[in-house]
Amino acid sequence: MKGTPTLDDIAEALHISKATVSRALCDHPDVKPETKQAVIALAKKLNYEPNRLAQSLRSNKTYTIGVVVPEIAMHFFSSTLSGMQDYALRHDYIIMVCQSMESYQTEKINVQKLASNRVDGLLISLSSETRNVDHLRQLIEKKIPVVLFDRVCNDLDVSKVIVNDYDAAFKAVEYLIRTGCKRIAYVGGPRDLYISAQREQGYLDALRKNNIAPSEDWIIHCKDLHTEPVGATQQLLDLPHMPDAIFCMNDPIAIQVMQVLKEQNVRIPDEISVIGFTNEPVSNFIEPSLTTVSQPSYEMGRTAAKLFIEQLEHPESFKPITKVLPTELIIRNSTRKLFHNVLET
Amino acid sequence: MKGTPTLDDIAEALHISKATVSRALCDHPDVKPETKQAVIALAKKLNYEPNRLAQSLRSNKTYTIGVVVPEIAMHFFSSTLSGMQDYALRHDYIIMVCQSMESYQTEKINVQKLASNRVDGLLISLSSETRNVDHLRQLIEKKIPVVLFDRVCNDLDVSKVIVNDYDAAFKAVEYLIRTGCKRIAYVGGPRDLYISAQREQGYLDALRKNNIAPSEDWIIHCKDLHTEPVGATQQLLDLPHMPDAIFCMNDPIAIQVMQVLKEQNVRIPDEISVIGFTNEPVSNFIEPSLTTVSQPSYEMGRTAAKLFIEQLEHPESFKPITKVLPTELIIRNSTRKLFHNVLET
DNA sequence: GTTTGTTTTTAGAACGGTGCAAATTAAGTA
DNA sequence: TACTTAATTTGCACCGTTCTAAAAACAAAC
Repeated sequence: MKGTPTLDDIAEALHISKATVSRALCDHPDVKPETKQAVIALAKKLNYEPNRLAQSLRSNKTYTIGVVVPEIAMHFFSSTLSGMQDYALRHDYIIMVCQSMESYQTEKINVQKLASNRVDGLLISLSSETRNVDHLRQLIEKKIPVVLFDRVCNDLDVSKVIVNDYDAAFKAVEYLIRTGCKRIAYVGGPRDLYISAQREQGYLDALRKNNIAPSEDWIIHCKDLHTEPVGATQQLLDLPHMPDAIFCMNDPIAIQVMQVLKEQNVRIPDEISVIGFTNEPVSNFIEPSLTTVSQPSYEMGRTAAKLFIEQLEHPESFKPITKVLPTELIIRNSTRKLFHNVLET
Repeated sequence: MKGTPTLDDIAEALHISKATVSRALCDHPDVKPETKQAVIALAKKLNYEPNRLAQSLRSNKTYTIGVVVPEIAMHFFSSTLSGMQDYALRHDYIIMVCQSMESYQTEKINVQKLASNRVDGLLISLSSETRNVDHLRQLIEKKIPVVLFDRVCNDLDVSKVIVNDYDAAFKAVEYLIRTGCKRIAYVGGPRDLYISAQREQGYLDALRKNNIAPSEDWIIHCKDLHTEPVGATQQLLDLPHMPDAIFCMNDPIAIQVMQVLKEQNVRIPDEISVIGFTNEPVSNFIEPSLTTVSQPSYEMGRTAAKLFIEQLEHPESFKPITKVLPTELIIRNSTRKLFHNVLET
């Protein structure tokens, strides 16, 4: 025998046709029990593995899910990947992972690469640069299911897994206000990154509801989430009237903000409160520990995979749905205590 | 036209054979320039994507790399994944990711799953439970390349990417000794996890070289790296003669150790120094910031992918090699200052 | 010993691409 | 014009499965 055994090898050895062998291995009823036994025995002996490629080519189904995330090494995303992987593997799917590195170009290449690998569909969280989603629309037109998670966009009629960013931001900012903060800044991502815009809107509405006039100076949009928040913080500190709180689009931004504040000996939270978003593990360990909005990242991944597989396996009953997972404000030490405020006011 | 366009669709539309179309798209010289142009134009117009499955079936090559890591959401591993992904994509490969969750059973299933998906080979970091590597040996016998990284084992003759765990541990522990620590404990993984054993050996030899007799009581092996270090720390604190330093197999363990010490109001580093391994981002943010050994995780991933692809594309000249990447002791605030020691001695 | 009805098995066509040998066309030369 | 050579193009087989339709094998009934 040569390399990996095939159906033909088994068929030849037993002097039967490969169709019968194929049937026997699928436990098809139209095969005589003795034949079936013989085939199964020989298959086991030869360590036969059906060739997924051939199966996929024939059936036009790969049991492979393409995943695109902005950055694998960001904890939030690696945690969603973990959730997807667990759910997928349990349902006999496997995932192919790409990272866009927050680049629209790279994202397009990733999607195209996954498409040419004939994944059964795509789970994607958009890059912060992505404004145009024609690359996804093309897939959808070819009936390839797409599920968006976290970094979604509104002009695609597909299933989505998100949290209520607006609401969570609103509550976080209201909390800041209740602790006595009045000049609250927002450090976010690019203006057209949907989650950033949503969180900003929640921020704005919380201010307005509490009769605080928002100021342009307090709002900073960072294109590069890894470096710009540093300058942004400095910019806020240099204002004639420094903010007394900074609401950050996510924890990595909050951490950069805190680093700058600490370097400049600005006391957190006495002079400036900081609040993040995501509840990455690090937010619990940083000093002072970071008040933040927890997002169920693992669960988001799992849910995205679940919606996807349901859509794939029951296309007839499919309707795009948007799952909104719960968030929770985790109060730690980067924000003033509530009772202080009660006493002060 | 029906679903995704194929070579035949293009051939039919242009009244030529699909062989010619195939050639034209590969830029084969034996095709008349005009024909080539026409084909390429139509392919672009139809948004034609060659079917990787069909190509793979024919060529017996998938341009897919299977990756198994213990846990996707551990920063060290997600960072190696990122390195692999970048290198792989640039060389036209794509990665399939699985996580073993530190379970030998799951690891075996993952490997088998990836094999049946006909990956061109495997990059793997072993689970902490894995003692037997027959599942990998089977692949190697089938001439499927395997590259080990970080969590390697010695009885496989394949390429490996590691750091010098022994050496790095030795230096870390010597540093502790130079800062005046004398009763140094080690909190590690399972006894037969190779990296843990190596680090333990470096720890032991550093003690001996400095005339400190190691004690059984100071060495604790955790099976479950996520929960057991908590009890381990307590156990160390309960010793009649408490240690004055704890060397941890990795940063996640160190962080758990620190949490317990802080809860018990043990001052770090005055009463107990703590030192970690890996240099995860969190180690810089925790209070006090963690002294640790930096490991180039992204680079390890990249290198593993590089060795793998080289092996795959030049099998004739292949010899298994072990790349040892450099580490660095990052001195922060969870260990005593060196000059204290100089003054004290 | 036909006939009918079930089982059980089989050849052969897909799936979409690539490579080979052969065939066709075009161009160049005597 | 006929003949060689080079440039293009074309069927067709193959990769390993699965599925369909048809054939073969077998048993039971007349």
